[in-house]
Amino acid sequence: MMSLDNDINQHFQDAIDVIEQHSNNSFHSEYAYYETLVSQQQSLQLQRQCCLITPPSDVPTAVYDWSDTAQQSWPQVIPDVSLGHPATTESPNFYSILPPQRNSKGRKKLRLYEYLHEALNDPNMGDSIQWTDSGNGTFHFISKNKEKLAECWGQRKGNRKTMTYQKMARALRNYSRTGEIIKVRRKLTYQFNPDILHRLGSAQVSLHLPCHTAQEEVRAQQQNTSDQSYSGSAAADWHSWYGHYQLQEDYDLASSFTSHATKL
DNA sequence: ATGACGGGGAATTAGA
DNA sequence: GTCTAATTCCCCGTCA
Repeated sequence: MMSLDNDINQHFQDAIDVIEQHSNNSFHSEYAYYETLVSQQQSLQLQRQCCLITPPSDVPTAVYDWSDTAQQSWPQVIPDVSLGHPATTESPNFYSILPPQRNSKGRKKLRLYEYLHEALNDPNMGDSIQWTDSGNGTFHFISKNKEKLAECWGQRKGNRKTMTYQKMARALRNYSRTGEIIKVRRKLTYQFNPDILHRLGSAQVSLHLPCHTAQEEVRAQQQNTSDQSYSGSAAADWHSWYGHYQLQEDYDLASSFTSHATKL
């Protein structure tokens, strides 16, 4: 156990060293973050897992072993969604290691859409899931490897049984009730609620991690036209974006999102 | 006809 | 115990 703590401390020290080296960028609350990590390190479990969010390309992997941290309770390394943590939008390099969102009772569970967003910004998951248009939050699963992504999600959650795409898609369809993610009328394609997308900080990520080709960009724009997909500023166009929903309750839901977004 | 995908109801599980 | 979110199972419809 002592050696475990020593290893962890070494990882933290290395990470801090790198942050200092990159101090030209004014990261928000980086100190607070590491303070949080240190306070939580007792719960770290050093195991490897197949599907890990890889480090940003410009942060040396040797400095911070993401494989190790991934086995701690994952919410410790997911973005703070509800609080709209500034670092999520202003320091994409550290997007994946933000302090956990917490409620009064402790850690927050990892949400599927958070995991998908992480995967979308992980170059190593590009063979499973990709941005169709990161600007408006549309993404699609790669048919060949979508099951792999689902399995990773299931392992991340520690499910009893193997997660399949079918089951994961069922969870995604539940998001269309809440509006967090909706299905786009295109094969294996979904779209983030712009408010969620904004809070996940994807706008910044997309600037640094373009995952789609120019050809895909053109196709996505064509798709946007045909699908009446969301395009433009988040809250302002939310009503029109949601216009294809026929049920009044869905529209009311969209309205609540809009009003919520405008308060932020 | 077939397989892949999409959709949803309903029961269950798990965490907070 | 309750609530929320996710999981699991199952069935059906659509489309290429």
